Amino acid sequence: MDRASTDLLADLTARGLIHDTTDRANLETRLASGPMSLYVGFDPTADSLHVGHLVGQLFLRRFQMAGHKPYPLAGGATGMVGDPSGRSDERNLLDLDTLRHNVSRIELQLQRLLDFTPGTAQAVLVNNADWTEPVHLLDFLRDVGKFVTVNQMLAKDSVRSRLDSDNGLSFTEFSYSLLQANDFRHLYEHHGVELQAGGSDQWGNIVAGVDLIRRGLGKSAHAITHPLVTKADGTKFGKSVDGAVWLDPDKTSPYAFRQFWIQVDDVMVARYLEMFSLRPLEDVRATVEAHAEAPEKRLAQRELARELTVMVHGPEAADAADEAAAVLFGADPTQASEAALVVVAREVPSSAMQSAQLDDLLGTLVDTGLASSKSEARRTLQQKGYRANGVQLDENAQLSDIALLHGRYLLLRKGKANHHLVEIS
RNA sequence: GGGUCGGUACCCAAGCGGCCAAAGGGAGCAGACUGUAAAUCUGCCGGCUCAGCCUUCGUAGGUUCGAAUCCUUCCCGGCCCA
Repeated sequence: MDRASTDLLADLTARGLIHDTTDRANLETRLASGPMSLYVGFDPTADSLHVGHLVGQLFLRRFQMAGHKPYPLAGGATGMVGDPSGRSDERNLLDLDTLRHNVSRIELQLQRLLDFTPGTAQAVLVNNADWTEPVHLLDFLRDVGKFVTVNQMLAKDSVRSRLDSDNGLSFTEFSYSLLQANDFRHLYEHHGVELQAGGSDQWGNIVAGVDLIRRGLGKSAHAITHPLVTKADGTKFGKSVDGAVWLDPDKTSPYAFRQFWIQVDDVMVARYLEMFSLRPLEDVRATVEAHAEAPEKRLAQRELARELTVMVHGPEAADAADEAAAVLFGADPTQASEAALVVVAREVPSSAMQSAQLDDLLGTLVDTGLASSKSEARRTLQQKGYRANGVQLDENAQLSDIALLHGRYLLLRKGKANHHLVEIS
């Protein structure tokens, strides 16, 4: 276990997961001396975490695999205030019901990727509302505020950029880092948590906690941040055409989640594998090399998608997503099993129709949403953009001429990746 | 309140009496090529009962054989003056 701990920082470094740490030698020594506790906070700004949060969650997981004790934290209290970090304008406060609901959803997700079975490295889920709500204002000002100077707070990038902007910064958001600092102190005092991790945008908030622990308790704590995940073209990571890629299967289906990773650019796939995969770095590097040999096989993307889909949604959902993709992107849908088509029906837009409706080809294409107007349907037909059960359609095509899959399915496809499954009755 | 410039299709933007469903660029869609990638090239990119017809150029009227283009009303935006 000591060996694992010693290697941990080296492994994280090799994976490009370390942006900044407090005194590195110190941290290394501490890690080598035995298991420690660490925490990462997640604010309930939505009713689900998204792929951008995975790096933080996996940070906890990596430490746990090395024998350390992770404390995933749901920001029931900090979520009420709003973190100004990385934002150019003031957040809208969420109402309490929404917040409570969000916390409960996020707590479920925080329990997915970590090991909660009893043991020295057992994960512990905490919520900062539990120790923040009971605190009285005057106590807070005396016990926390007194250890922090406004001068320091004003020096933070996140604060300064807002002061320079037209949008200003409310006192509420200004105080955010005090709450987070107090979290770290609380966890240090009551749970022996010595390390806080987070994204590089959290550095200021994290070291505020380190400072508070030193000034208030006379103890020394550690901080570590990971780089924020970026995309090759500079656009925000974690957004697909349909919006954010959520971890909640009701918000982003396991199939859509899988596809998000499958469609990662070649230039970024090695980086993402290093950052997200829990497999040993040598294995990851071997995959990347094999990928470079034959990039058209998308080996790296497939490994990445498989591992993360299994991790987040479980092996059954990952199998079903694989199968659906095989039907949709495989050469010949007529070979698909009926079970696979049932999966597909859940994953792509689908509808039920009478066989007579198929006589109206243009109408069907509009009804299924594969064309926004009959004109567009006609144009796309002229451009050979539609297939039905794998057969290319033209303007004179009759859908009724096409053999249904398993006697009742018609799989329509526009272009490469737009599908609609019609069940005929 | 006065003056002035402007409001064109998803976005930017040309057009300034007929050849205008409206140049060009971007975005988007399809095809070729591919690898469910990137790049490139080609086509499309208001609607329909599609060799034709209908509805669009802030709004409502008007002039004209004919208007996105000229005149007037009103609405909205920029700038200057008060």
